[in-house]
Parts: sequence; structure tokens; C-alpha cells
Amino acid sequence: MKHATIKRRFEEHLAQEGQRLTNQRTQVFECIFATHDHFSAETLFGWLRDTGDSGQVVSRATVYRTLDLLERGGFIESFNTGMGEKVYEHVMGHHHHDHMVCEECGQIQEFHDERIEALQLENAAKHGFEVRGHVLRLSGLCRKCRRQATVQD
Amino acid sequence: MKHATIKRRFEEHLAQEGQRLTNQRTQVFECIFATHDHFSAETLFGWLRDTGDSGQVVSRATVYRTLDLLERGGFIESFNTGMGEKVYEHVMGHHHHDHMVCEECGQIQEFHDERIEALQLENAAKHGFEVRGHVLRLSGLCRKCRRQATVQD
DNA sequence: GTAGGTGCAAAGCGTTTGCAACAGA
DNA sequence: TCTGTTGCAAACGCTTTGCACCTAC
Repeated sequence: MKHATIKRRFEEHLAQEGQRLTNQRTQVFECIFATHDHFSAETLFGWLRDTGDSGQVVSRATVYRTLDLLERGGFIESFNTGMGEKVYEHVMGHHHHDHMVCEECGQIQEFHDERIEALQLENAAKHGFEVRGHVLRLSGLCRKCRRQATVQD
Repeated sequence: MKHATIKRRFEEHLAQEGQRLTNQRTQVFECIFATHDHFSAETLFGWLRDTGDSGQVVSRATVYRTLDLLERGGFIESFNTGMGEKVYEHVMGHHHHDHMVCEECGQIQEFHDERIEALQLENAAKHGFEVRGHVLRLSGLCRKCRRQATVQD
């Protein structure tokens, strides 16, 4: 999906909800969709501060408020790394995926398996449960850290 | 597994680590293994305060410290509900399982599917990732809340 | 003009920690 | 005795909120 398309959707979304397109929201939006990384609220705040091309800094509060706004609007998704950190990623033009988090270096690897998704729904149905979302996070060692661990032993 | 057996293991575990069997630890242990529910640190603290059969109350700090101790010892497991709450459950004599959390009433339903576990490992192997743990949490509506939602609509 | 948005600083929440008193071993 | 453990209260990290000022519409 093209950047311009996503941006238009964002603007439409705001308009639909009777919300305003402010400078700050634009900055946050641009910053998020300029990366393909996972990021925390604090990280994003740092990016916005550092890439101060406009000189204006978006406050922490607004960063949180805008992240919330974008998540509710379905532009980004969040999940807990399990290490007390909530990380976000943009979701437009992405397929749904799950995560493997390296306990050593924090690296996040994405993966996706349609068969797992199907089995989740199967299990949910068995319990009369209606699935609205899910989190599947494997934690352990990434390839790189495994190699290093082997060398050290 | 019998309660007495688990307790003996706990005592052995403490001994092995050169740690002491204190009154407080016993109380926390008993309280946890007297239930089959999932609980948060705060909930557990409440239980300990309310079941004040001994009159003595275990402090919040000690509750947290003991939970940590038990988790590291493999007696309990924790996971995030995704609603900013970390919940624990005891794990002795239990099989591993995953969770469905109702967004409406907070009810937690357990489930287990060996096929999903296998697929997780398969995907990890594909990325050279060594799995040490995983979290699979479905969120949505439980059977009860679905029914209520239907009625209200 | 006006409802909605912002920044600030303070509060909130769940959790952790420093320290002096305490208690198993 | 002597080291590990406890309770307290303060600190913590991340997030949310109240409020006065600001700004897109």
C-alpha cells in the first residue's frame, strides 16, 4: 500500500470521527510510517525529538494519545514483549503475523502460519469463545545469540 | 500431584538454593496452592490479608518477592492478560496450556492443542530460533458474554 | 467562535528497592 | 551468630489525566 494512500485513509478516519488533523498527529504518523521497525512509545518519542526537522517537539502525552488513536483506528497494532514493554508496529499493507522475541538481544522476528490461526479458531469454537484478537509470542534465543552462546560455553 | 509432595519439593528447592523457609513464604505458598484460579499479585495480597487465620499479614513487597521466587523455581507461571495485569497460576501437576481471556468479564479459559505447539516449533526452527517459552493468548468474548451481547443488540 | 487538541506537571498504577530490624539455620 | 528475609516507605517506569492555553475547522 502506498504511503499516500495510507495517509489519505488516516485523514478520512479523522474526518469521520470528527477529529482534527493537527501538526503533531501528522508528525507522529509520518514518523511511524517511515519505519518498518517495532517501537515503544518512548522510542517513538525519541525519534520525534531527534528528527526535529521542524524544530517542534511532540510531547510525551500526545505521543501516547496519538498511539492510542492510531491503534483504535486500526493503523497500528501493539503487543507486549513480555519484558514490561509495549511495542507497536504499523499494520497497513502488512499481513497479520506473530512474533519471536529474543530474550538476549531483544530482537523481534516476525512469522506467520495460517495453520496455527486455523487451529486457534478451532479451539475457540470448542469453548464457545469469539476471537477478536490474539497474541502469539515465542521467547527464546535468536540465531545470532544462540551461536554466541555456543561459542562461549 | 499431592499437596504434600509439592510442599516437600518447595522445601527442597529452598534448601538447595540456601534459602530459608519462613512463615511468610509458607503462607504465600499455601494460599497459592489452595486455589486453582489465576490471580494477580494484588489479588493474592488480598487473599492473604483476608484469610488472616494467623493474624499475621504478609507485606506486598514479600508477596512480589515470593511470587518471583516461585516463578523462578518453576512452581508457578505468569502471563500478561493484555490489560496491564500480570496473572499467575500454579503449575505443578498441571499440563501446559494456553489462555482465552474475555475482554468483557475478564474470565480466563484454558485450552491446549498439541498441534499448535508443534507448529510453533516448526516455525521457530525455520528461523533458527530456540524456543524457551511462549505465550498464546486469544482475546475476545466468552460464551456467557457473547450471549448477553446478543440479547442486548 | 468553538469544540477538540496540546503541553505541562502531577497523579496513577503495578512493581521494585534501600535500609534497618528481624529470624531461620 | 550470621546471613537471608522482612516490612516499610520511597522510588521506579510507564502511562494517564486535569487543566489552562491553543488551534483546526
